Amino acid sequence: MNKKQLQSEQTRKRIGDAARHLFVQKGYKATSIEDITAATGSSKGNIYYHFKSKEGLFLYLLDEWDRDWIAKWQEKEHRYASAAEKMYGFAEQMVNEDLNHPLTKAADEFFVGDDKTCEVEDRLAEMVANHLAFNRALIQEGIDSGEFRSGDTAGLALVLEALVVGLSQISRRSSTEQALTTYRLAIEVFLHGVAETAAVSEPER
Amino acid sequence: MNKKQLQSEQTRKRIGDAARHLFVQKGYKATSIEDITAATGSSKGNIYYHFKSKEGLFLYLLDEWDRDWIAKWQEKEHRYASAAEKMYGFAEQMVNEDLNHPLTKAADEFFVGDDKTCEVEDRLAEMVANHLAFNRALIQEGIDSGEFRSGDTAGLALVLEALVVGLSQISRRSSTEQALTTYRLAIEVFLHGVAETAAVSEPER
DNA sequence: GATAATCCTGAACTTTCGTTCAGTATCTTA
DNA sequence: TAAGATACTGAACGAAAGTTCAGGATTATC
Repeated sequence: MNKKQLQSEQTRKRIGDAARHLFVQKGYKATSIEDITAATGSSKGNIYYHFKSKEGLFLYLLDEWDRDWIAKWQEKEHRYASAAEKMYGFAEQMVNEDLNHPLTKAADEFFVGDDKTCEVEDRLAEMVANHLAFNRALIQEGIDSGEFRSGDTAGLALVLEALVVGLSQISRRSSTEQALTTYRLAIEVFLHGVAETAAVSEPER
Repeated sequence: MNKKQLQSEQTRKRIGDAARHLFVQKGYKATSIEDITAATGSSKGNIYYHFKSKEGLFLYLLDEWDRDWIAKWQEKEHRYASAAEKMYGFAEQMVNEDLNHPLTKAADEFFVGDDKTCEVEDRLAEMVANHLAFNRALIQEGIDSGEFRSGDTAGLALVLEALVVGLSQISRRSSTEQALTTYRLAIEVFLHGVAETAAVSEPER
């Protein structure tokens, strides 16, 4: 790889990382291009050299983030023995990955905005669908294995989604440790809430 | 009351209602003054005749909303026999009142924004504190009455808050009936999750 | 080493949006 | 009914933010 190519890739990554962090922290609209330049040291023009537009940058991040997330998850999914354990693993990964599943605050705001392209709209709809399908699969697995009471799987997937979205929102201003504690407690409550028997196995710390 | 005064009050209410709805729907920044004029028929100038600024309008709505909410709640709180029933009532009121407790998406976004006044900052901090105290009291009541397992009350209050915030976020694009169903299911899961015994009373429909 | 390609800068342009204000219409009051 | 108060309009202003571009710096290619 060229020195140029390497440099290009590095700045691209530098901009991406800073932008993602800011988008998560402040939301889409509230994050300005100048905020990103301030966080990277790059100039405005440089951002537009590497990315088509602010919207393009956001979309790129969403794609990348989603792919990374899924990859990381699939890598360790098989290590969990039960659906309950998976949920704790799920929570842990969320806390470690920028306190979020892809598509939370910024994405939601982006979703409601009226200036989005068709391409963006389709991509977001697809991600939401994938997201809910992921939750459904996780819950269905628990039901099939007898860990969870059988019931409204789709509804429970929505509830889990709400919990995740809400947790990421209120944890935005707290430390990683604090967030992890709250996430664990939340999963604990959720598991008790859907458990087949009163007793649910606690996580190994 | 004068015809002028009546008219003034009506417009003020008309603007307030439209603005609150838009703020809930789109968030604070994404809602422009022109959006509000479009939704009310009033002119830009008229909004500034009745309200000091966009920030002032938002703050006014927050105050009003909070007061109304508390009043409505206190009015029917005594009708609920158990903590569990209170939670279902809580959910119902949230769905009916613009699908939200005061201080959700727009307020959260407002909270993170960097251009806020000290007055606003204080007011918001106060509301957040009240909000969590409300949750804590509700949960503590359940523990005291033996409905809920005793445990980390403050932590559970955070989890409940996350659930509420998340529910309002994902329900923003769904119908009232759909939202109510999801809210009820969520409360059901939460109640099972914190219940002392495996069996938790279902709500009367 | 010269030329071309790539990476990057920062000032300037454009659009959007909050805000103001001079002026008009409607109502109250005396 | 005349004068003043109140409610409202919409064009204009200014600040902020997204975007573009001419040109400079660095690296690759020959």
